[in-house]
Amino acid sequence: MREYYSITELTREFDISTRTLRFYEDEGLVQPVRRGRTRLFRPSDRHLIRQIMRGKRLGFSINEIREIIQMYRAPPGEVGQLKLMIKRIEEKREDLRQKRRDLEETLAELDQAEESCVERLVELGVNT
Amino acid sequence: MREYYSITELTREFDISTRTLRFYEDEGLVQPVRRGRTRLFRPSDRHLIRQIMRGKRLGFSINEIREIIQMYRAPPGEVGQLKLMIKRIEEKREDLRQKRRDLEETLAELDQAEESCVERLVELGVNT
DNA sequence: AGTTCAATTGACTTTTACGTAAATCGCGTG
DNA sequence: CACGCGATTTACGTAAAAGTCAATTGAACT
Repeated sequence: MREYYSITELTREFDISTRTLRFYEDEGLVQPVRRGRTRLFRPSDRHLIRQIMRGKRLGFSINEIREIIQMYRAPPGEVGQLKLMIKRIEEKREDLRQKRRDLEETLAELDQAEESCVERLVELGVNT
Repeated sequence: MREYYSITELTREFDISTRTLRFYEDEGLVQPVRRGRTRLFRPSDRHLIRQIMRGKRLGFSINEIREIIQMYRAPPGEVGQLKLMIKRIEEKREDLRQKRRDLEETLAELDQAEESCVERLVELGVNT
């Protein structure tokens, strides 16, 4: 496991810009350490970026992604906080389950659409 | 099956604003008929709105949603067009499959996070 | 006819998530 | 040391997707 990654290494790996990574730092999503003014990203930052990209692909906003990331962190020490966090996690899970239903429905409709196209091709006597 | 829905009926049903529905009309996503200047939405428009909301929840942009909606429509008559459409559909499906992978991974991590919280509660001797 | 209440239109504003440009900094090489 | 080159900072810009506001306009009761 490498100790540090430069900003451009990560922009290449995740196909994002330096502006984007600095923006995520401003937003508190990652906290690279500094050598002088230069940012050094640790493996944990890299993992966070991976989670951020996942969240983005799922259509979550930066704020929602921030919330989700906080859930992955070490659980709080106080009982009330713990129960609150469990509730939040359950909410996000319900959110994701809704997305999953949406996804399956959309996939099913696309399947149907493709079938119609293939049928039409067959009607036209095209060798599929 | 009802013949027409008013704009406010639909804003209530889908919890969106009239501005939003008019915006979708400007964008060509729905085409309600008019009685004078008043918009009358048909069941097909209602179904389209349902698909739009699904697309939005999945994080698709308006343009992407437009593309997807066009795929649901009657397949084109020309062979080249048909093959192109099948290719597009396959691309969207791949997109959705990626989203599904992201979704499952995120759900798995949330499961883990919740487990940590519950464990911590048990450590603290809380009756779950 | 008067009033009320939803609907329309158009203009302007807002929020999110970055993009872009300009100036500066720091460091390794010839 | 001059130079190049990547990284940083600061500030302004922008596209998408609506939200908001104001001025009308029907439509429908009474």
